[in-house]
Amino acid sequence: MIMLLKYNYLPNLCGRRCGVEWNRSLLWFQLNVKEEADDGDFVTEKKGAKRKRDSATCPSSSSALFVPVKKKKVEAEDEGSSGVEKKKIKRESKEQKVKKEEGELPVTKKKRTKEEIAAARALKIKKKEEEEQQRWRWWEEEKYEDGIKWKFLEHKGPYFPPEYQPLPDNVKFFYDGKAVKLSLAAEEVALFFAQMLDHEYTTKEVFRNNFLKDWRKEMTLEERMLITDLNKCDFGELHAMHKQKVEARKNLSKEEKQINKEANQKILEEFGYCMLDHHRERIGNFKIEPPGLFRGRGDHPKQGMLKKRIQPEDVIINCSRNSHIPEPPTGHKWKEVRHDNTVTWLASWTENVQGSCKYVMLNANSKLKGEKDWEKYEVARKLKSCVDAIRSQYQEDLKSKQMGTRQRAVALYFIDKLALRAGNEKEEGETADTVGCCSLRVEHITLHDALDGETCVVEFDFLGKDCIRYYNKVPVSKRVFKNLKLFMENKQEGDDLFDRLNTNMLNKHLTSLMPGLTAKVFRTYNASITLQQQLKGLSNSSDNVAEKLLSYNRANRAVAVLCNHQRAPPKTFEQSMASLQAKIESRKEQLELAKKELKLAKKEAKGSSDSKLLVMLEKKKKTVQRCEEQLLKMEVQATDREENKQIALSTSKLNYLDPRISVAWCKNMEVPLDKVYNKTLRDKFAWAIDMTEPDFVF
DNA sequence: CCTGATACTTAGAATCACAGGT
DNA sequence: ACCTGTGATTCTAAGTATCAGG
Repeated sequence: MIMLLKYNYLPNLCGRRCGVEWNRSLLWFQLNVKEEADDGDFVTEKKGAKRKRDSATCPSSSSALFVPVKKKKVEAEDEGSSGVEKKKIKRESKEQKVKKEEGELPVTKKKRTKEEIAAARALKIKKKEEEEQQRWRWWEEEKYEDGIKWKFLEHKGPYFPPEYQPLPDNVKFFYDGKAVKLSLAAEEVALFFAQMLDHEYTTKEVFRNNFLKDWRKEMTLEERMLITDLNKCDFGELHAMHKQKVEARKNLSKEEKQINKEANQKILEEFGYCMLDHHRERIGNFKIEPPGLFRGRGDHPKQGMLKKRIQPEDVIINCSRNSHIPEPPTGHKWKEVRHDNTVTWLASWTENVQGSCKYVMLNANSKLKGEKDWEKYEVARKLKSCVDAIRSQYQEDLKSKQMGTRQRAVALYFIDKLALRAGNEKEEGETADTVGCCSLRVEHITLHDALDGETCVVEFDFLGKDCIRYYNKVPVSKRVFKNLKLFMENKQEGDDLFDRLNTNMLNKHLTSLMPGLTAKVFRTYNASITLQQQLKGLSNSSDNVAEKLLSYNRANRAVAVLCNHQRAPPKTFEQSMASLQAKIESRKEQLELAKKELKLAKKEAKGSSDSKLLVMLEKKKKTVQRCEEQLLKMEVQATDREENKQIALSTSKLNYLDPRISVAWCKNMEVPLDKVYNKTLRDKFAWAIDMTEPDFVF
């Protein structure tokens, strides 16, 4: 399942400017740090003049970051009400249109649905407005004292998945050709496997072995005696039944689907929210994870193991002492009820496969998550003000007499320049073999004195988080190169590259340089600053919206490439690309035709004052124009999609890019925000949308 | 120091729902 | 009106970071 990466980017679109350098390192940094030819000393060029310093956007102390912004609320409300006016006018004109059509169309069925649509739309808008009014503007409030996450917390506890429903009698499991009626527990686990039969997982040796081992634990003594070989198991009927069920669910009538939807809505209403300090907040994962087979990523040694059903007896509840304590399901008890307001979770349990803790926490649009997110970006912005000093320091440290210090300096260089993750050590054999910066081993890099016309090239090839391959060839400074050679001396495959360094030491050092600074802050900082720079370089206020959005996506893409955010190319990619291309072709033909007609109309109208001809001419002109616009839009879309084939933009958008950069860009470029942020994102970043002025600088 | 526990963020895949084309 | 491809949402694994306690 390792995905190979190739960044062969498309040529420019229609000869248009395309300034993105698709290089997963920070080019500007290379420009700013020069290496002296012989002894490898470093000089950092002054670039203070370039950087805007703004006391309002670069707060000096973290306590100043969370000053309530009372004044803005008034402004925002004004804006809000005018927005409402506009919407009302829009709605009225729509209603008029509907009425007009009523007169023309005698068919009664059609107009009713149209009315219904209009009504539904109106309802949606109304709901939106209400939601906006209900929103907790926590960013205008004082922060709590350190470590206190809430003062009041009340909830209904997690939602448990439905109990297992035994197989109907006509669906049988066969072992060695003979039908075997399994005990309930064994049957449930058998079904987990049967449901996954179409998946590649079930063909893997490790998966199958782990599964059989855990399955047998669930069996009765007799079953265990009988079933010893997975290859003799025939899950065919169970598999067929499952597929049938999926199909049936898909083919439910509209009404039945509606009923299901309403039932889910009811569950959401009851369990999906909590009260936190007088505000109703959405919970992110209120459903207990159902039992199933563990699906690790990559070559996970535990893939296929049974993930057991969680009982209330396994769950710890966290809530206010004086709140209504959630009721466990009838006949059950909670493992524990505690009242710890220094943590943000509402419930937790220990998962049996890895022995790790799972938590029920709030949604991303909640105060608790939002505040933390805001803080994260403020720390990253603070790094901006001292990153030059930190860079000179680690360049200096490359020369240190202490091996540990040198290793730290090189690691930091990678983390900064290549946006690598910190790389905590992991327990061997418990997880897939993946690494980050500090856990790199000698086999993960290859040193080339010269490669492709460049000197001192480091070739990286390793599996990172989620077993995503990181492959990159990076020219580095001589000093770094020499150090790497030194670190690799007398080591063999399997040895740590940085044997005197771990993430703990690295972070301790970083925190001493700047409060709150850890390795991951560099990723946030470099991602956000790259977006800002790319947006500045790529977008043009005279472009149309489609072109501006392409620029935005390209800036976003530069960040995704830097952070190595990948996705599997969509299964339908080639097909959908071809169909888009076909559409473009047909639109081109249309355009040609329209152009011809326009020429003809011009000829006819020449010298004539016949108003009919002139009107016709105008019409033809408009057709040509419209065709051209549509064609351009499609071509832009095609380019965008092709470039995005295996790059995931969403992860950086959601986790690394300071939303205020995007909000300010939208305001400056007059691009509607919803072209860039969907509803979820707008919800999550409500704080940024509310507080950001067009002049915001990261 | 080191180690395991704890709490929280970040991540891609799977699944769902709905917009836009026919 | 219906179908389907796509973007949104859900799911949960896999990271980072810190801390208590030996």
